Amino acid sequence: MAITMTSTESAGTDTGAPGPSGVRPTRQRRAILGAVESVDDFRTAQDLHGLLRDRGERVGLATVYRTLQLMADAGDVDALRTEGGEVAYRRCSGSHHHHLVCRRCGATVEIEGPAVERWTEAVASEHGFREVSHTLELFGTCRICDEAAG
Amino acid sequence: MAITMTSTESAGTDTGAPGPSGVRPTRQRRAILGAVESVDDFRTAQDLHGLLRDRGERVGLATVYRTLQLMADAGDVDALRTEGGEVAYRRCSGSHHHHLVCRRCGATVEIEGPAVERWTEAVASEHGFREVSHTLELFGTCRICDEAAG
DNA sequence: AGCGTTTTGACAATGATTCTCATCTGACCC
DNA sequence: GGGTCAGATGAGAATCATTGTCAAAACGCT
Repeated sequence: MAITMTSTESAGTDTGAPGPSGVRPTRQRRAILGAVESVDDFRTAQDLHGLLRDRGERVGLATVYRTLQLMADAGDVDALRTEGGEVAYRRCSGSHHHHLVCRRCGATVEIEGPAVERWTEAVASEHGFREVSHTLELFGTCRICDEAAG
Repeated sequence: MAITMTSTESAGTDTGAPGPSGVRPTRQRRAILGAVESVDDFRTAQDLHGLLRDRGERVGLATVYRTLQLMADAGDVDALRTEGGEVAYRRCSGSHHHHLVCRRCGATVEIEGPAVERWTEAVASEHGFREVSHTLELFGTCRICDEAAG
């Protein structure tokens, strides 16, 4: 759902009551987190699922999807949509940032642009828009892939 | 391996010839173009297909998809991916620009940011990336929708 | 151990987009 | 007008990522 990593409105927080937090660190979740942290590039849920399988960690595909979404909503990982339309995840630093991604190997560089952030804010309010989120990603070919496959 | 996908531009070999209009103006294509130009907001291929059907213009869904892609590749229309992941199209001005889109009604404002363009260029080359493309879209709630639905 | 809640996972279901391929069109030529 | 042929169309199947279903399993707690 929320592809953008900005505003994340809690969808089904109908509990309301100060009940139990209810987030359990299960074997699967630890495995998925481990998988995400073991690579430095953006990977799709399917990729990570395959990676886990190869490692011998048995985790259902649906669980991988669910968990990655949860982690993304919680801000524990970054999510972005590739040029092909798939959602890819990556461990990320806490602060707000964007990415320069190699469309061939997925190599990623985190980038920040305070000026851009300010600009989007200004443009949005200037036109009376609220609850604005923005997507800004750069896709290119990294030097290595460029030389390798000219 | 999913970050890549290099779009579907390879399919259409494009005449490349300097001859007349690259696209053959068929009844269907004219209808689709007409549909796109009849609305000012971003609409998905499915939306436009439905719109054509309602108008009584019979055009196959596959044709709508194909044509919109052709027009997008030719730069005749803008294409962007919505927060939901679908591709939406809209007639556009010729120059390079971005959009501020209402996530509720689709109302769109074309925006330009020369500074941002320069920034992306600089960041990309600074990291040795080539053939860099960028996506930059703002999604929010326009004033009208905001007041209408609180 | 017992219990209520959260998770999981195998598999079905979605839904947008693409592919297949037989048939139809449009543009051009004689 | 009739012939030709590459490009275009469309109905439906095929893809494919992602989500939904729901009974069984795992937790956390007492």
